[in-house]
Amino acid sequence: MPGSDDANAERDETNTQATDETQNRGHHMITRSKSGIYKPKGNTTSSCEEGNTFSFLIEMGYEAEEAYTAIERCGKDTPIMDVIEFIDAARMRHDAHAAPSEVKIEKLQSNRYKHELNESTRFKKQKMDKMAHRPNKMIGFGVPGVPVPPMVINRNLPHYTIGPPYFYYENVALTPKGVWSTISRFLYDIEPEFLDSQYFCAAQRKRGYIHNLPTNNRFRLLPIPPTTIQEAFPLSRPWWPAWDTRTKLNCLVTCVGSAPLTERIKIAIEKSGENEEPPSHIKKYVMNLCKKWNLIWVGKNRVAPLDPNEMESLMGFPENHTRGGGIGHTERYKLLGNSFQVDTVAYHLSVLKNLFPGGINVLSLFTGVGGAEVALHRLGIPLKNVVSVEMSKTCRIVVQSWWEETNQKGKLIHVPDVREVTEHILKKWISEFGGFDLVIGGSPCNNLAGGNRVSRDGLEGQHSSLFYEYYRILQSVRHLMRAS
DNA sequence: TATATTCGGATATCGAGC
DNA sequence: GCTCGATATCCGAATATA
Repeated sequence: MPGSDDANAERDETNTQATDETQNRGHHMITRSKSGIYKPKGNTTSSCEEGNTFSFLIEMGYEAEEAYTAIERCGKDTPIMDVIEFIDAARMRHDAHAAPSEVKIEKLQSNRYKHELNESTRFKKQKMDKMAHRPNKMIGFGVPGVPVPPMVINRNLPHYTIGPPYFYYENVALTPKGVWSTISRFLYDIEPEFLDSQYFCAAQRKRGYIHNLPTNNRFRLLPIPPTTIQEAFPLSRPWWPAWDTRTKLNCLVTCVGSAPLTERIKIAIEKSGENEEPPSHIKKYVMNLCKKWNLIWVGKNRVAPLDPNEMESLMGFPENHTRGGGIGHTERYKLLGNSFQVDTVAYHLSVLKNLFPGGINVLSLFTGVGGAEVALHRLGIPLKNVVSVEMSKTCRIVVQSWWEETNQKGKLIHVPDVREVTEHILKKWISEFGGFDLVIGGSPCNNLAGGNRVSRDGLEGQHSSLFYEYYRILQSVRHLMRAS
């Protein structure tokens, strides 16, 4: 099924509906009263404070049966926002197995949302776009050594997202317009933390993170890795020309420069003669290529792409993390280019150390080569149970090897397909482990990344639409844990 | 307006191994 | 001669900032 046209068509259809539902839900025709109960904005006749949740849901366009079931299962005193979340999650689960017909989508749209296409909708959207605006310097909610205004750190999370289960979602910062607004709208209107890994290592990596973690008393992993190219590659210093003024590498990606390319650069420089500084047009030509392909100087007039070991080191992984096990060069580049920068993510996750001194249970979605697991381990947070969802067999081998080599005492469960993570199996895990403490993952960025010339088609793209699977699973975990 | 950056994908080619 | 993996080269645009 993975990759098949039918599967994709089905997922696309599901996602279309999901987007509409949540975007519209995101308008919040509901406000929070002083008692913490939600009620519809400008319509006092269906206040939930009066115990009229059922009528309100019907008015919102929910079907009687699902409204009734949801109230039964959530409890009569549950705030209406939580009931709506419950229903949405149920729909997502249902849709994951059976795509709704177009007729049903039309029905939902016409009944439930027709009254929401108004001024407040547009206002809300504008506000969201503004909220997801990326700042000039991507320092997130603070980086070590850079003072940040307290108002940035003391953010206001929606009350229903405070506390466990903690979640952490990551993707590229520079997406097509509107993508982060949509992601944020799904993930409870939480403001993304846009942060560049250049504050943690010698390479840039502009990423957005949406999470409900506390942000005070964060700390860095030790030892602090080199933060400039020159510190990271001391052997290259003698060969580094004065006219290459880079101190940080650009984003480490999955594609690397070729050997013939580096040879062309060498020839171009040497054309200008022995011991002569090249003319400006040659310097510009060379610098463009060096920046584009992240080349470093490794000899006289000789540049080279990073090797996989160097990439591993820059990304914060242990030496030889992706080496062996029959994994080729090209594949290592691909795996590492798609990974977390460990020091950066660990900085965010560091607040979990005091919260879970006995260790944590992790649901790791799109695990890759285990950036999150490595970060938690290096922070000294014991991994009690880790469910790792990752379709690449190579990645699973890497994570399994790391798990064994670091003598983990906990339990690691591999799940190859995200669609296997059903409510049923989640319920089983939650009951077995006592719940998940952290749901973490970065969904595929293929269709969001700037380097993609073929299929940069946004959040609904073939791969990047897996974001909705992250959302579906997170929703299920939140509701199941609340129910248990 | 000019410049810089970007967790990429499709295709052809090459060579090792069979 | 075939398969298969590795390699090389081609392919611009969206976005932001100066």
